[in-house]
Amino acid sequence: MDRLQTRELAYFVAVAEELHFGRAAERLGIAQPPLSRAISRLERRMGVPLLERNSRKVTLTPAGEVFLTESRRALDAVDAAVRRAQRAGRPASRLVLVMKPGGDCGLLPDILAAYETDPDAVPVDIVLCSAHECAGVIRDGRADVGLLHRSNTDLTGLDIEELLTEDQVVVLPHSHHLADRVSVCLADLAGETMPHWSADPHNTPNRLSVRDVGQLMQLIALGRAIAVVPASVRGQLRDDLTCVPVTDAQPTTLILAWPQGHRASALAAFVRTATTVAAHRQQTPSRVKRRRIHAT
Amino acid sequence: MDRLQTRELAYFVAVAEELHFGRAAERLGIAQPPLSRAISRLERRMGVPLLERNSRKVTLTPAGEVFLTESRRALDAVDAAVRRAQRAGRPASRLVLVMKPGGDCGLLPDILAAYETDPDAVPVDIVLCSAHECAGVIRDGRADVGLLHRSNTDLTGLDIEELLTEDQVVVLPHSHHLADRVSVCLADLAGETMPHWSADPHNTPNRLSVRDVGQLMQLIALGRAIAVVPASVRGQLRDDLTCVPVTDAQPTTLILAWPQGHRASALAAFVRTATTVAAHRQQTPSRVKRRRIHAT
DNA sequence: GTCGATCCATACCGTGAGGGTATCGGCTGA
DNA sequence: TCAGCCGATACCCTCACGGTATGGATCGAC
Repeated sequence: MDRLQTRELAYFVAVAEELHFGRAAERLGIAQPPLSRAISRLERRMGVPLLERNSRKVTLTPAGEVFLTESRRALDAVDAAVRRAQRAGRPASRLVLVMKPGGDCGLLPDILAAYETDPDAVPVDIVLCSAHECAGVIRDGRADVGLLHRSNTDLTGLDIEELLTEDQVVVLPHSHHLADRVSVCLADLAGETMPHWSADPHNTPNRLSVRDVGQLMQLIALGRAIAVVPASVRGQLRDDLTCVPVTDAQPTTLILAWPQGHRASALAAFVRTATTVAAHRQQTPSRVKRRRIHAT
Repeated sequence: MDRLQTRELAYFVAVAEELHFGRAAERLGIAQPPLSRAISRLERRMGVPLLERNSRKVTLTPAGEVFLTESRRALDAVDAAVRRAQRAGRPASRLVLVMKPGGDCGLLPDILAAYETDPDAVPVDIVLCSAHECAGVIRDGRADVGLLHRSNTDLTGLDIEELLTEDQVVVLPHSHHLADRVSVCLADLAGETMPHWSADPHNTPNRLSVRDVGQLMQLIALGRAIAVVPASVRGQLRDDLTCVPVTDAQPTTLILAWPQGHRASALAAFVRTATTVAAHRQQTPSRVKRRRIHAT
């Protein structure tokens, strides 16, 4: 069997995600019949059924599940090949950093300032996206390095360096009955609603899913939800919100991640600088905390 | 720009490896003109020159170098997607283990014996290939797990577990002036010729490159070369060769490697078994050594 | 039970991407 | 200077892929 074309992988991913040939075809910008044929041919060529379908429902077979995750990774690798080669070809080298808004624990300004003085430094572009997208953005070459939190992130294909570990706090409206406590434990929060992050931006919004930090904070301010977040978000808090340490919540680790095996000098210098800055911050009280202490 | 097709990647890899359009076309089974066109179109689409060519010589640009390694990885990922899905689809699950001949430090029989008793065990197929190919065979899905030595192996995309570390010995013909020494140090070996492993099987053989252990041992027996290898090869030595411990050579580590993020139960059981067996072996004298001690 | 809606599969057709042959043009070494 | 090598170009042809029309199966409404 000769090698699959990326088109076939993309077609399969679309169908596997939509579980609906019509919608998948629309998303791909082609008609439904060619898509049906392409998937059939794909299954025939692979010798394995990937989808169970009757005229009412499409579901993934076990092989299909595996093929979906593997196909996504393969497509990322193809995109990454192009992007990284283009980057290497353009003389004006830049470093693209991805993070979710507010996801730097207040560390980024210091890192950038220190990095600029490094002889290997290049200009840094910052790309913002939601937390669960960051790893993919690094994998497919849209970014060179990312600041992200270890929890719940698939780090396969990435090299990482731990930057700092911080405790978690719960964000509450001032009116909340726990708002004046010095600390709380997770048991105190039982029964509170915690929104989920909605993966799909064109998902229909509902009261329990949020797309960004702004939405989350709005919900909390309205008393509809609370959230447990790393302590460093204190510094970005709206006036109508407060936060209280959660004593028994698992501390979160901020990490720096980049494509596995990549050792470009500009990247290496950035990693070096970031770990140094983070180590220094970990030892001394953070600037955010100090500011707050002085202010109160 | 829409996504590259794998055909274009494969074409580029062929040209980049051959550095000759005619030979690359022959290897790909197409004529030379379509290949020239495909590469031109690829460069136009990517907006980056990948190859410098005049009518006498083809060379890679920096972007081309990057694109070559990235393309190989992407093609591996595509192949892996197919192979792993096919494996998941076939009911008769098997575990494919790759290693170089003699590369198991004598550990494999015990591992296989112990593994068979595991409730999650499946039949194990063993694939042999040269040391530098093993990692690729795992990456592109031809094998599920590999036994390999850490030195000089690119482990990106793989999860690993250390099995055991062993000292190195130098293999010598009996006639060698160091053959009767109890031990030697690297300085004693200065000036000796050590063959290189030839990556390309259809490379023209020369007196300094070998393709397999048999060739290597033959060269040593003829007094044309010596080699520093892990101590466990003692057990596989020809009668006309002997080995002497090298006191100051970096010990080598035997590792188990598998595709990053893969957690199939049969694989997990194998990893568990192998580490247990290796830990046990590390503590007690190895069977190979014991046998030799009893024999002398 | 019937009818209509939904949705995937099949039949058939047209177009263009990709492959083949012939040839050009530039470079090089004898 | 000439012959030979090698990549690029010109031109043609074929079939893979996409489009439209339609079939056939399933399910819900009444």
